[in-house]
Amino acid sequence: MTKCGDMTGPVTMQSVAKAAGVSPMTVSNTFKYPERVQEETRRRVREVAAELGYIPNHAAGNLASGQSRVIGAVIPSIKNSSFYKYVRGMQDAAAEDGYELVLKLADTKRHETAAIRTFIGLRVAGLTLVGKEHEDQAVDLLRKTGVPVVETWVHGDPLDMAVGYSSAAATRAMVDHLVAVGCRRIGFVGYAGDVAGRYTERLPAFEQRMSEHGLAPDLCHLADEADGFGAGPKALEALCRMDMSIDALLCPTDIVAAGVLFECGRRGWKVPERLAVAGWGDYEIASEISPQLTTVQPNAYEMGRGAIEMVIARASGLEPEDSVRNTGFEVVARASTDNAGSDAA
Amino acid sequence: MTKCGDMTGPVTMQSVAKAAGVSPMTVSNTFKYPERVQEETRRRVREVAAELGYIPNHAAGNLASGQSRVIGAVIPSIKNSSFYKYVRGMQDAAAEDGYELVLKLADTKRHETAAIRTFIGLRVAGLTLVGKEHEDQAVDLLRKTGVPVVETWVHGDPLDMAVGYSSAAATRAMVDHLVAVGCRRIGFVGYAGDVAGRYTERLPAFEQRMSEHGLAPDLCHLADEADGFGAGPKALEALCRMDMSIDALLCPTDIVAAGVLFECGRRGWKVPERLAVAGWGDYEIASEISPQLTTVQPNAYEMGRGAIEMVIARASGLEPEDSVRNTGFEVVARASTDNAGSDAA
DNA sequence: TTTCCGGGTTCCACGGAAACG
DNA sequence: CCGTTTCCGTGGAACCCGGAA
Repeated sequence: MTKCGDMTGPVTMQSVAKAAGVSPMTVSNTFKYPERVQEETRRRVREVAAELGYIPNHAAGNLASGQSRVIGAVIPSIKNSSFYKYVRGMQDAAAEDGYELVLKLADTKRHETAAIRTFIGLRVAGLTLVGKEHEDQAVDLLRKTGVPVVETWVHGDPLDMAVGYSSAAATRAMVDHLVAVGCRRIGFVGYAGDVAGRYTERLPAFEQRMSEHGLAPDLCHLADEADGFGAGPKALEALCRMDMSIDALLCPTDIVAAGVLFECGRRGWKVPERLAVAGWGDYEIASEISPQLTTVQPNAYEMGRGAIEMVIARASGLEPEDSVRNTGFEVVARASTDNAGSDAA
Repeated sequence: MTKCGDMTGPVTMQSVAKAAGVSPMTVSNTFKYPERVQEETRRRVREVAAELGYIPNHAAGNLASGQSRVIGAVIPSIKNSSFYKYVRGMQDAAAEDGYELVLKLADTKRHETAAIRTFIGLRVAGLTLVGKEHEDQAVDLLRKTGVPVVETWVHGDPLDMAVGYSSAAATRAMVDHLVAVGCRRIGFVGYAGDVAGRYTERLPAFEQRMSEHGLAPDLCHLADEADGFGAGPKALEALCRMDMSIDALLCPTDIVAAGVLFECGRRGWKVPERLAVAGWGDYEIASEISPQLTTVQPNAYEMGRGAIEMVIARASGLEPEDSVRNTGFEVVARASTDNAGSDAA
């Protein structure tokens, strides 16, 4: 503060050492192994470091030790709140073990590969991905470098490790719920531009379960992920053109479901009497919109925590006993499907 | 693929060089200055590098060159879509100039400081922050290290550089709009837990402009940012307790405004006849909800682009001629305020 | 192509102080 | 009492990988 620090160039360990009247080694120890340095010395070094605004150069440390306290997370989107709790979980778990979480957005698989490249270039301690579908190139890279990597929001068959829940099981549970409340002509909305492959299991699961209930799984529509809310009206229109007697809609996200609710409002359709609507993800809007949305609650916070715990375990050298972790899900029944078929059945 | 690569240890420039039968320098040049290397050699090096899964060690490069191609962005939240376009703009601008954008979430000022610390530790080329309020410690650090830093979503008075729009001007424009459509008892909703300081300018601007219109700026309520949609109903209730004749509501975000619309639906209030509602941010929901929301559109994409352009300009050594850039805003008038006072006035 | 260098870490050597025979 | 061992805080040298000359 007193004198212009710009003249001295970048603040390095050496400069701190000189200013504190100790050797560079002592500065290093002060930060990395405080117990090795006498309290008085340590205090002085810390003080000088703070005054100079010294921050250890992570790049140099990484290079010298071959270790890193940074974990990279690749996220498909921040367009809606779907990943909010997930990221919170990752942040919290990382912070507890003294790791840093940095994010990169990747809305296509090509960008995902680029993000993985960047993180590996940074020599992060490990990374988390969303979904199980990746470019061959990315898989190859991950295999060859051997970075700890966790695939999230999926269950089973991991590249390295995985944490999440079964979308197929959740789809079946949701079909069961809709059938239980009296729906028969149930429509399915999926995503066409399937960025992360988190949706691919759902359609087959839907078709199978519908058949097991003796119902026809013919009302299916693929929406465009980029449409957001707008996908709802489009899907509803497409499915109505197939069969006006449709009485329920299973949507890929709460956003699409909300779009459907808005459209029902415009059409004057009562929900759930005319059409039961189910979402997915338990976003905040699900419990705020009228009527409240029935949805799949995926335990995103726990998933995020689990992912980071697994990465750290592997980065620390100890093999985590479970390379696949199931964080489960829950069908949250709300007004949008409540007794849907009560007067129609 | 053919043989187990784990035996060879980490893949380095040397190992690639040896495998390709060239010197390490040639490998370096192949990636950094491809034109300096003959095509045939370059091709072979690239091939070997790909086969070995070699990725240049950014830490080493950073250390050797003192430069970085990574820019850090601190984002307050991904709870809703407010920063989606902003981040897209940053990503696109960074990619165009061969930079990488990495994100860190910081929902409090303390976390913001920690994030800044991490990024400086990584020796990023520069960083972007949201808002103009930071901990003293953070300001001190930024000053001392001299990293290029852009404050965004604000206008004027920067630490180093700034890009955004004037919330005060937008507030005045929105008040003018509400008055123009016939509203007189206009309520204001702000945020109490003001994380990034992006909201502080609004209340004074509201009070002043209302007075200039000869209207009483007495209907003000501070909501909790953590409440999301739920803040809408709470705010409406609080303001109605002050004065039931309230005829318009200016909300801090489209989320809060949507919450108000949901509540109006529950109360059977017509929007905008009984209550005109204005949001802020032009989130996707604003144009999807019924009625569509009047809102402030902040040119977030351009703001993101501008931020990165400024960071890169400074990181490249050339002083950007404008250290403060105004990306403006627009009041988007939609049904939620359309002719609000037409039958009431 | 060679050489050196960047900033920090690992490993080990050094030297003073206290404890012991 | 003095020499020796032990302990512990500190400092020195080699090295991590890639870039510049």
